Amino acid sequence: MSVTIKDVAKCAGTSVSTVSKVINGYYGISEATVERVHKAMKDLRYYPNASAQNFATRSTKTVAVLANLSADIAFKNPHMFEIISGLEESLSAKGYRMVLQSVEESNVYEKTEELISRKSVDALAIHVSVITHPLSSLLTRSQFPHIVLGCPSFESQVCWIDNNNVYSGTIAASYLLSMGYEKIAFIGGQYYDLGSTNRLQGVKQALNERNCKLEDGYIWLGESTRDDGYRMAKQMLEAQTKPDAIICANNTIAWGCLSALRDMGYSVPDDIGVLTFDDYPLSQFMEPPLTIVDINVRDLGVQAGKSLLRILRHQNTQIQTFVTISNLVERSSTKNKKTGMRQNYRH
Amino acid sequence: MSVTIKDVAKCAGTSVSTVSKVINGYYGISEATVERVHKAMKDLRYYPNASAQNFATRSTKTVAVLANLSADIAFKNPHMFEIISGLEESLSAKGYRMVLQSVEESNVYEKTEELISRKSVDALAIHVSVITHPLSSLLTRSQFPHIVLGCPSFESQVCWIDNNNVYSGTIAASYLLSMGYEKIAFIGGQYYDLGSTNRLQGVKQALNERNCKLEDGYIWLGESTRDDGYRMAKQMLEAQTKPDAIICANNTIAWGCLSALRDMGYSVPDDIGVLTFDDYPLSQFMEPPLTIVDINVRDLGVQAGKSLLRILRHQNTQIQTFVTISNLVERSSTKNKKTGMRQNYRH
DNA sequence: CTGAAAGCGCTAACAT
DNA sequence: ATGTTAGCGCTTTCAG
Repeated sequence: MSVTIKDVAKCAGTSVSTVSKVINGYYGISEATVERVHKAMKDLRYYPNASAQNFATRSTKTVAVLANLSADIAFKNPHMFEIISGLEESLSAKGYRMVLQSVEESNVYEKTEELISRKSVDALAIHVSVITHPLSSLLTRSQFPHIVLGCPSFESQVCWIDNNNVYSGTIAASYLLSMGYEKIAFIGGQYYDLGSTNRLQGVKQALNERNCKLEDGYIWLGESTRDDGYRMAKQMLEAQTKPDAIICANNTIAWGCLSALRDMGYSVPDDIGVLTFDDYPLSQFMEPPLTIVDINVRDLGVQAGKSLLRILRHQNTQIQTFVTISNLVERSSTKNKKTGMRQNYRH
Repeated sequence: MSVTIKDVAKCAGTSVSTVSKVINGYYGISEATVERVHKAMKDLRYYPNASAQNFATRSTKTVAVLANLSADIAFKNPHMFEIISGLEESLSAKGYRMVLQSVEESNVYEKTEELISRKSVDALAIHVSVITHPLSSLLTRSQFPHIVLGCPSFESQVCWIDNNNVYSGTIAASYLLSMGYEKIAFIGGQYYDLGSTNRLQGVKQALNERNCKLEDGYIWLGESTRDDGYRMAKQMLEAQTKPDAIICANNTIAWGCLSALRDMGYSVPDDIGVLTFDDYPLSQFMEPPLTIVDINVRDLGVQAGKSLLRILRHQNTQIQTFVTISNLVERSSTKNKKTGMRQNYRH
């Protein structure tokens, strides 16, 4: 029925092994035969059968992405798909395919075991939200090439990648200091909100390095909701002398914070500067457009893919952690306090 | 190295073909041997090699999803990923895998040709945004199992699936009529905005069937931007006698419309009811929560997967078009004009 | 530089 | 009900 390597060999007047060698770019074949074979392939419209190649090479050139694709996931967590898109980018650049498979905490272990045992894929990329303890030990025990997308919340030996929230915090604080802000406040999530906590830590670090300090009255921690962001901003402003800038640990809190400032009659950035992390989901809705530390989600995926490829290339190397860094995007919710200059561009 | 079907056969004291038969659920094997084989598989922790199965059966049990995964795509178009998640749901339910591959208009033809020729996958699901004319004819010429996610903007013989926007329009209008609204207005996108145009058509249909009519002055078409939504709503209210409800063709326009109503001092729903389509991206930000016609994006993906499986099962059947329907979600931007009752639940 | 041939692990006639 | 065996299409020694 369809044209095989035999047909090409016959047509080119060589053996199948020679054809195979030119397909796979071996050196050690004369220019002349390489050309004859290429011509034959072209004439016959030959494409190597992927399944046969996989079978013969005992490799699939595909990696499985495991995540919980429950209802409305794309609306609730677009970040995850942006990461996945980044992954696809670096994987496909090296000829790897990506299969996307939905799992839950309850079945991720057996699904993973099956993927590994059946040799269905060459590697795994697993979203941190479905990582369980048994899965983590399966991963390290089997030594199967893998990367976890996001930092696991428990101690483990798995290989993971995440963005560096501490670093993002230092970027935020350094930027504000460089713009002439001096009384900086932070409102964020509770201690168990790792992202918020790490960002706060980074803020503190940066301030310390410049001999500034984050006063206790300028740190408010609560729920990551609009309402609590509102409450915290309001209570802080009622209790304390006004800070000149507020760093909000995330978008949702920033939303509440901005509402509170507006309701209290403060103008942003003239009375108070506001800065947060990550563009989504508010950047298109906020007035003024927010200065943010962009967490570069897609790049996280790209780096995850590259790390996975590196692991695939050198099975021996044992790297555990990869981290990506972020950039500041200056918009209109902050200004240069020294010069009074403000950004006018909108995103 | 790893355990194969031969090992299982040996362990169970049978032949490989018998083992193969029990793996694939053949009848015509005695209970006793089935059990022996199962025991052997379990004891040896045997999992069939996926590549070998694919090769032997000349099928991959996987479908490729082709879409443009460019930067920020997950934020700009979460709907697409929700569709893809739905697809995964119905495909994995029948043992199919889904590989996600990024393509562009410029390379989708060759990528598709390669996938088909190399028999890399059993079927294709292609997002409408990357459908080109040559691709469309490749699809019909090759008769390769496929489904296009979304209705192509040009005439073609490809098999596609989309949500029924005309129907959504009738739902919107029927609902408003049933709530006692009588002077209904529509603001939407230009004629080339197929979604908007079809929704408008549905609205007209529903009104006609009840012997109502959409007055010319109550139809405003413009750009799908917040600003233009604002402009249209405002100009309509300045020019016409006030409608009692406005149907906005999409979220963005609804956003502008609500702002205009607020600025003009109208209260929603007491002075004017507002209804739009699709929850995303405004539902969490709008005050009051909007009554919407939910377009059920995930279900579109689920149905796409089921259709694809049907096509895979009966290569002969030639179905071209599938359509999914939508539901109304009643919230606080409309009320029952007859009873004065309003919904209080928030989404 | 080229070719013959032995797999890769499983399925599916076909024979028993 | 079970076993024998010939592929599936390609890669990869190994010999020439």
